[in-house]
Amino acid sequence: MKVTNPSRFWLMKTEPEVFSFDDLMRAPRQTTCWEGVRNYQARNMMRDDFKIGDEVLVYHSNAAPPGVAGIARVVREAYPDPAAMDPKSDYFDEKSVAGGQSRWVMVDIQAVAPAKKIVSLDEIRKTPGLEGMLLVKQGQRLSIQPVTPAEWQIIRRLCGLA
DNA sequence: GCCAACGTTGGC
DNA sequence: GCCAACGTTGGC
Repeated sequence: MKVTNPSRFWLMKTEPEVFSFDDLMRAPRQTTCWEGVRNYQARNMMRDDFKIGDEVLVYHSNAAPPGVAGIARVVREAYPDPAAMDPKSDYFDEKSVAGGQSRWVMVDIQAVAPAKKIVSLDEIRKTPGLEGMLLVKQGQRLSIQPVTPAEWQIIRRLCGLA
């Protein structure tokens, strides 16, 4: 049987008050659509670069402490985010409606494993090898970021998932 | 809740 | 296409 390695690694931010890694663990098939991305750079990465099998660090922002809460994988590649067309959604986008279709896409991700303990932003800052992460660069607010294989291995270990 | 650092919008 | 005003993000 052919084994395919994940081709790419990503980090995706979420506010745990809105959707946490625990919520993902409790979801049917531990899978969710990642709705609500409303930034072009982030959208383009999902649309062009996210492939089935890619692995994702799920990061809790606006949390105490902020940090990586678990690992997931991409199980469905980009498709239109219908929330953009729904006036009742928090993620409604008037311009998508004007254009007749959603300008935004989402992917589906499935939980792989929760971190044994949250890998805090503070810990990430202090860990050699992670100083290049976009996350620790000043003012970097992108909600979706690429992660290098080396960074992935380090964070995975910090998660207690070596 | 503050506010710095961004991204987006829209007038010109 | 410039850029000021405005909105958002997200750590603290």
